[in-house]
Amino acid sequence: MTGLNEQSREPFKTGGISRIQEKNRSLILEAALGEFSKKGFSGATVERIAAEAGMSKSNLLYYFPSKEAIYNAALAHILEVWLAPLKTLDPQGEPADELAAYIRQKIAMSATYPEASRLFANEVMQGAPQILPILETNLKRLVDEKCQVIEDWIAAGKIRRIDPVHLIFTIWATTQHYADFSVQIKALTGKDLSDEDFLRETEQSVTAIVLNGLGITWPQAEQGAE
Amino acid sequence: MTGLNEQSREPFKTGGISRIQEKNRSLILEAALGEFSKKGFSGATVERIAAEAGMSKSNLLYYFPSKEAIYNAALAHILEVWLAPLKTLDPQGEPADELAAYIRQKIAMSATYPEASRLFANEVMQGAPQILPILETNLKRLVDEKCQVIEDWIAAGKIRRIDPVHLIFTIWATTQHYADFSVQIKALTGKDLSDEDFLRETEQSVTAIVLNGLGITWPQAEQGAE
DNA sequence: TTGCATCTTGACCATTTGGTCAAATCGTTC
DNA sequence: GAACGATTTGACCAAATGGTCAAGATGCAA
Repeated sequence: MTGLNEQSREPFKTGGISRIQEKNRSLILEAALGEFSKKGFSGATVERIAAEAGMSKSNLLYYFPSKEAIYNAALAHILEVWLAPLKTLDPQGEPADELAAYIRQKIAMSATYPEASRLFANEVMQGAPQILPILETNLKRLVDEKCQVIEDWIAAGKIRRIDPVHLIFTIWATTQHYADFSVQIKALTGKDLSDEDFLRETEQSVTAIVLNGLGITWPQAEQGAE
Repeated sequence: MTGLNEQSREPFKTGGISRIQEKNRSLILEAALGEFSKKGFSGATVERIAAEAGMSKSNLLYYFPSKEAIYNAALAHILEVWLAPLKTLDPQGEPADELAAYIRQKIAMSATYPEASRLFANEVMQGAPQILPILETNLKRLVDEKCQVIEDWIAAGKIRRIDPVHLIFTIWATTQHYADFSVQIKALTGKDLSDEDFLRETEQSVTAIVLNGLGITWPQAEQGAE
């Protein structure tokens, strides 16, 4: 279990990355995301990832020195995009708009990148062996910052008093749930976020609960139109 | 991947289960819960489970015919208790009381049996290979029934109009999140549900959002007292 | 105590799997 | 097209692991 930041720099001595390198890395990372999110770290096999990426196991190991390195690379690859939405929460904006937009983005992420959500969930559930340091530094810094934004909204009387961190957890939990537990959701409703109507429905419901939960007069936009 | 319901009936030909059988089964299931929830199905090893249970691998395999059988038994063992709280949702009760009680129970479950939550989450995230049939039958029946209860509350004007199934998902997501992502929560807040104050705080926050989200006049009981 | 079923274990096996390596092929530059 | 580095692969290895088996230990009833 080495650090997350180390990348394989073996194959290219010169500064540039050949086109074939870039393509294969990308193929590998995509295949790795699929496999790791589906089977977990231990359940995934290097051979299957290689097959999925359309190359031999040996060749894959030419690009990444170990299974763990592939895993870390896949994780790092999704992490930034996965945590990006929170950064857009604007202190200047209206809480209703900002939070609704944040929820919408998070649900869109769950719909578009369910595998990323599951990979992340898997990692954290196993104790975050690879990304714990990042959670404790980068993510904590970001969350602290946004908690302050929420605090300010509370102080300004714009939303009901609540512990900001629990609000963030609630939004994370509800939105990611639809990706992580999509099988269960499909078993119970017959649909999941890949269904457009269900996506809108989910967006409506989650947004309604959270915003009303915060005492925000929530216009429930375009509800009449649909 | 055989069915979930089959249990190892090898060791005892006679109807009764010896005391030692009962004890060892229990030890094994407890150890299995710990290992499977920590490492996932593939990551867990029979030998470690056996060691944790204080016996040899061979002996463990005397009680359960295979790793998968242990997994299924552990899963079946927690499933009932895990889904029990929803059953207590009483159509006769007041929504505020009933939902608050349900949320409290679910959070208590997350605090008391976080491993069960993670085991369940893991199973579902991997596509519920073992319990999908149960989700589609037993759980669906239960959820449908409780959705009707919520519908009735809506029809009676007791809570805001919302799709009941999303309300249930929201409660599941928020409450289980504190068990499944406890490492992340600890990284961000320094605490988790094992901390009594944090437990109360979580209960308050989640209940407040959900109940207010449903437009329920929520007394916020004993908030002044604490 | 004896006898038998239950329980326990170490030795062993077959398979899976992460990773190595030398050889072969491909691509590019001169 | 020669040379050389980049890319690709099959053969192979060592460790881990799920599971079997025969033999031994233990508990219990008569």
